[in-house]
Amino acid sequence: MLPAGEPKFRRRKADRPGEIVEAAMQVFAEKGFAAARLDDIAARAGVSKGGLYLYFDTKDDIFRAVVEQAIAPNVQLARAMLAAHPGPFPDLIRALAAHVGGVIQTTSIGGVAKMVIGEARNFPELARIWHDRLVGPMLDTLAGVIAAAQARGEVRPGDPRAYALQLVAPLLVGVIWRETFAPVGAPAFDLPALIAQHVDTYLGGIAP
Amino acid sequence: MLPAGEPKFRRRKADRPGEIVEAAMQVFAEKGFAAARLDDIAARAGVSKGGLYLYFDTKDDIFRAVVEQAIAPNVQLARAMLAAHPGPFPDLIRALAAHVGGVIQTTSIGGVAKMVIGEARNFPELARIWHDRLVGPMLDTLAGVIAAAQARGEVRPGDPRAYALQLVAPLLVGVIWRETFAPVGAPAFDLPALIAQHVDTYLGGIAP
DNA sequence: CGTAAATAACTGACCGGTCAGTTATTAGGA
DNA sequence: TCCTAATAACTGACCGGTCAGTTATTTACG
Repeated sequence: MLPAGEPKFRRRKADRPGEIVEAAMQVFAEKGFAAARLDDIAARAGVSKGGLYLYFDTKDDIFRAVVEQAIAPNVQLARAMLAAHPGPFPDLIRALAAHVGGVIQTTSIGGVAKMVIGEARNFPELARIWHDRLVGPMLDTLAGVIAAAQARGEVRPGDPRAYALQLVAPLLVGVIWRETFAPVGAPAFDLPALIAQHVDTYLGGIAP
Repeated sequence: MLPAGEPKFRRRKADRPGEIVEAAMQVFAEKGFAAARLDDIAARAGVSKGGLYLYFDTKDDIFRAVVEQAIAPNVQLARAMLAAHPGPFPDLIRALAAHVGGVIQTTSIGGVAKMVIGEARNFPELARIWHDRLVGPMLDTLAGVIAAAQARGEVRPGDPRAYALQLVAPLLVGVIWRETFAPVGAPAFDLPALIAQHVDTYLGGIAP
């Protein structure tokens, strides 16, 4: 039983937090907060359970870090897109839909969203972070864009916040479907096709 | 220490299961499946924990009973409505929206739905039941109605299932919002107003 | 070497499920 | 009608397993 060449572990203080958060995001997205075991997270991150506590104080703390990491880049991107786009309203919506459609299909943000929805009641602070940092600003920005379009006569009268929610809802439900019902044998939706059709009818219905 | 007038408990074999399921529905809707303690359910049902096991074998079993009880009546109603309604497509959609809006606001079905979404990965059978008995048939029926309307030239071409999902999505997201973000201080949506506006734009967008 | 990073064995609280005993209720005999 | 025996609904203390968090110890590395 000689430990021979390979050392038992490496000291990599700088890289650990990121690796742990990445592993935790996967496990949380799979199991939800309560059912995620710290042993699982540690194993997937290539660390012992005790090692987690060198970088985070509690399980909640890890959850917070995951949400922050999952949130920040995407909020940034969508915000920038809405702010930068100059064209007429339909073009803006189509560009946004294309971007969001890509994000939805390439990241595990769907699983994280499902996790937030599912655990909101037991961990209200998580719902608060998710809302204050992601959903709230996004909806406000979108509502602002819609209100501006209304002022220019490009969109019919009505509550801009509600219009914003109407736009986003089918995407969210599509993701929920994929995460919830498709795994148990329900027929899947073709997300890009669904989005395309939705944008068409949405723009048709919202025009004056 | 005389036990005097009030007896310690009553024997009410007939009423217990219903009371337990009702209590369990509340606790599950509040906490989700995993976080719901049998002690809580028992206390709310006015029974001891052991008493639960006189009527149900496992926690899963109670969950199943709750889902069945929450599902059956509503599926029945919505199905009947779709089958019975003769009028033109827009009228049918408006009637359906009004009905569903009422159900959403008077029952705890929203909480149960959130629970199913949140726990689907850890308890796939629940997602299966929810889909096979409620969501699936509902979506199929709706898609059938839409396809029929397309055949009559009342609805523009496109995937009927996707159109059905587009119709339902804002309602679902509205409920999720109410259950998830409103409790942590997010501005609430006026559900009836949201539904009304959505039906208008939906019908406008889906017309040929 | 010294010390900080990392491990692995450990603790204690919690919770689903069990079961021996308790109590309300019913049935039957005087 | 009253009393007693039999029954089954119900209770609550308990057990075993799980898991978040702690700590004593080992190991890598400047």
